[in-house]
Amino acid sequence: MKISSRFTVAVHVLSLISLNKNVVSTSEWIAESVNTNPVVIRRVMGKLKKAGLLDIRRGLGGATLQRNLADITLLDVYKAVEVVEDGELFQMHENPNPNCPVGANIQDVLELILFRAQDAMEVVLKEITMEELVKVLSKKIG
Amino acid sequence: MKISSRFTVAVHVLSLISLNKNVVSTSEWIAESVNTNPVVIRRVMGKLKKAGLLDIRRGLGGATLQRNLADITLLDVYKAVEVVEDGELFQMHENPNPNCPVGANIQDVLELILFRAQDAMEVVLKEITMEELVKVLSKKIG
DNA sequence: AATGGTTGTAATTATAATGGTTACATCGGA
DNA sequence: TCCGATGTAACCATTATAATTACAACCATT
Repeated sequence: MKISSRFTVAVHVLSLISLNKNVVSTSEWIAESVNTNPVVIRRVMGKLKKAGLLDIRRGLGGATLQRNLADITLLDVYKAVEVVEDGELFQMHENPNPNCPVGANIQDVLELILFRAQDAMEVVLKEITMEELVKVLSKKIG
Repeated sequence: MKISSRFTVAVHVLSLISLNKNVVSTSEWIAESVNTNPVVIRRVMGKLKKAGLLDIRRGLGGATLQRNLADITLLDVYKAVEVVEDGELFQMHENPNPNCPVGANIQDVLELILFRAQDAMEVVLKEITMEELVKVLSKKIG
């Protein structure tokens, strides 16, 4: 199982908006770059808006960044699109046998360790801002 | 989306087998502790066997560890049950528009960063052996 | 050999998430 | 008022998971 593409799509959306401040960033326009349906983009943008990352205009259309790129980490984006519900990356097998010593205790032991693993991943995402990412992207575009 | 419970089930299975060397660890017996169907256990054990972690006897039944617990890391188990195919935790959105500068370059930039995040998680799993886990588990059981 | 119990696996089902799509009400400037 | 964009609901196809039934293959024991 992979982490939903909503996350990478969201990063794509934010990058586009920041690099094209002259163009009106409508869902249709963005969808063309991502190569998907405008509704998919609107759903992702809706979550970014809810998280306070985007401002979206209804009548005129288009979205603008609500925060400075330097103040948006990849973890913010990751959390915004709710790609992993309630922060639990690993699925525990529910209801192990409480009468078995192992079944009764394995969950607690695993939780500790798996949270550490999950956290290590999130730390990396937290250390990278959209500003850095867009800088690398810009350099690549030339 | 969460990472399949196959992983936590596999850890449960290995813990059980190591802590109950006197009992014959059949799929049915293990399934009772995990609280699932024996076939689910057999499928997981099949992958552990394929990865060289388990020995499984067909006639008499039961499984035994093929490696010392100290030589089995959680990453070994994670990889064995193929919970994340071909090592790609994050799903990229496929076929971004190559005519858009952002669409044409975002994939490469993201790949680098997301691999780092994935790797950080796997490093944590690699640092923990089944021996340590079982030790903590044993202490908890008392 | 025949047997009994176990593994290996195919097939089926229910459930859930995803991503795409159509449709349409809602909203806001011009 | 009107036009164009957003916000959602509804629906669908696809995919992965987990559970389950069924049964062939296998092997120590009798």
